[in-house]
Amino acid sequence: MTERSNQSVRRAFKLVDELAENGPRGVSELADQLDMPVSTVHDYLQALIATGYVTKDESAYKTTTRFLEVGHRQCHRLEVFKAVRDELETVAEETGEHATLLIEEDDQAVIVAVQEGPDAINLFAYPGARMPLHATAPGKAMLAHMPTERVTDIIDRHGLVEVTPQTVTDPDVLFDQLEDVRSQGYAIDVGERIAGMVCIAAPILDKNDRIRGAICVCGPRSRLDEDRRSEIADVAQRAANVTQVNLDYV
Amino acid sequence: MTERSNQSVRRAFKLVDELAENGPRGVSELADQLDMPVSTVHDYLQALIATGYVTKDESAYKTTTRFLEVGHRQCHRLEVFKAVRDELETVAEETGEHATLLIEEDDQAVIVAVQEGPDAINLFAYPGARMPLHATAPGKAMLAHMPTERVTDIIDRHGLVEVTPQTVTDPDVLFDQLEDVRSQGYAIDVGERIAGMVCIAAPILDKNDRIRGAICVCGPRSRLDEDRRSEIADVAQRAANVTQVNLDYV
DNA sequence: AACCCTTTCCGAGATAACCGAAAACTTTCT
DNA sequence: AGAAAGTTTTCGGTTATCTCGGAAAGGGTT
Repeated sequence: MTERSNQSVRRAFKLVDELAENGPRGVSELADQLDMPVSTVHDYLQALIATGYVTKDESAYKTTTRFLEVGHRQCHRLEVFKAVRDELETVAEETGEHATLLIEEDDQAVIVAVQEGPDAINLFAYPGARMPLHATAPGKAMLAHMPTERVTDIIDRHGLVEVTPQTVTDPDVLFDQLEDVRSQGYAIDVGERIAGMVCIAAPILDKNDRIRGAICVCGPRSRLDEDRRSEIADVAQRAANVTQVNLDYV
Repeated sequence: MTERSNQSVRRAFKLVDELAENGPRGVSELADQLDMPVSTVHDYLQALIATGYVTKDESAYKTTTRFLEVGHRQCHRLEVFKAVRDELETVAEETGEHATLLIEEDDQAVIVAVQEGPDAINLFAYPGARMPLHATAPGKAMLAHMPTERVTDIIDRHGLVEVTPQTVTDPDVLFDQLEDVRSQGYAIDVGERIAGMVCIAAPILDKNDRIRGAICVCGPRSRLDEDRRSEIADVAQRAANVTQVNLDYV
């Protein structure tokens, strides 16, 4: 690495990633996985325990609830998060589908709140789930309200990765769609991130017209025909507007 | 340092703690707060950014949603968490108070799920909130089902810290109470952690009688008279039993 | 434009991180 | 039970790498 960045920190978090990803494990298994000497892994785990972010449960090391706490703290500092609170529930009830709140972070769309409709949990929609901006309705809702320069920057840096065969990969098509989003007030994606899944999202702007997040409703294509879609779009937009108003009070 | 643990790791997480605690900040402010050279703090922040757990928002560094993700992942690996899912909501509805799920971690009680009753959010009950075992109903519910040796160990290590004037600080009294918990099936605390707050908690055991967590209901003392308390205890115990059954299926 | 403040870059020197090797524990098998 | 295989933990020397002063670059204000 030509980068000038603390190796210990990178390694420590690689360990955390591994623990978070594949669950609690022992020293030697971790060492195998990460291709590091056992003793070194052990040293790191001790250090991590000292921080309180990792603990040792009888026979395996695992992450602690501190991550939950930090994540939660961060959410509650997010103004949109507080502003959207009740609305998300309303949206889920009115539409009967999953309703989520997303924000942009490091050029990606991230789910920060999930409200489930009456149906089962969606494996793809959990707090912290990250996705490319161009491949989802909420992402496009947010892109549509960023300065064009910012959008081209993002495309330059990450490209328009094809997540499913439906993903928009042509910049021109994307820019057209963003124009549509601005005129009709909401974004839609049909299986562009997850095959068979339709998402409809409304942008949340603050009083300076800066994009702050998006409210997203998604469900299986089979259940969302044309009529339903525009109905859902209305609900989402209304919720976004209310949130917008709340934002100014917070 | 007599401790044999990676300094970089400790410092990195101290930075994270600071960011989580006091919100986004700039390099020099962080350096002040933690009494470290600016350049060093800068180095760490760069390293943290490389890991994806910290990001830089125009003028300040802040934690990312990765913490949320890791925390969430961990919860979903917890069997109790999955087993309690719907029950918590039922409890909150039936009692009209806050219902929470707690587990034991590193000799403390930690909230991992919160279901709010119709009333406002409780500042003390958020996911990740930690508290001493002896000073809360859920803590006592869990202590009551640990081996006595374990309990004395915990007392030795941490003592019976007085959180409020009501907190039990005498080991004998505590052991008596734990006996009560075992015989009546639920634990109660009256302002022992937060003045004016009453908590009622039922333990969740698995088929091997190992303690896995506790369901807790709490509300202001004024609202919870004797009758309500035993009523709530029933609801909590029933939910704990259902959870227990679910546990065996998961 | 000059000032101050904050952030970023850089390099040399000292520290503390890294890993091999062996000891202490566990678990499994005969 | 006793041995064997596996896993975790301890320890110390070396040397890679982290640390931090100082300088440069950026940003905002008077």
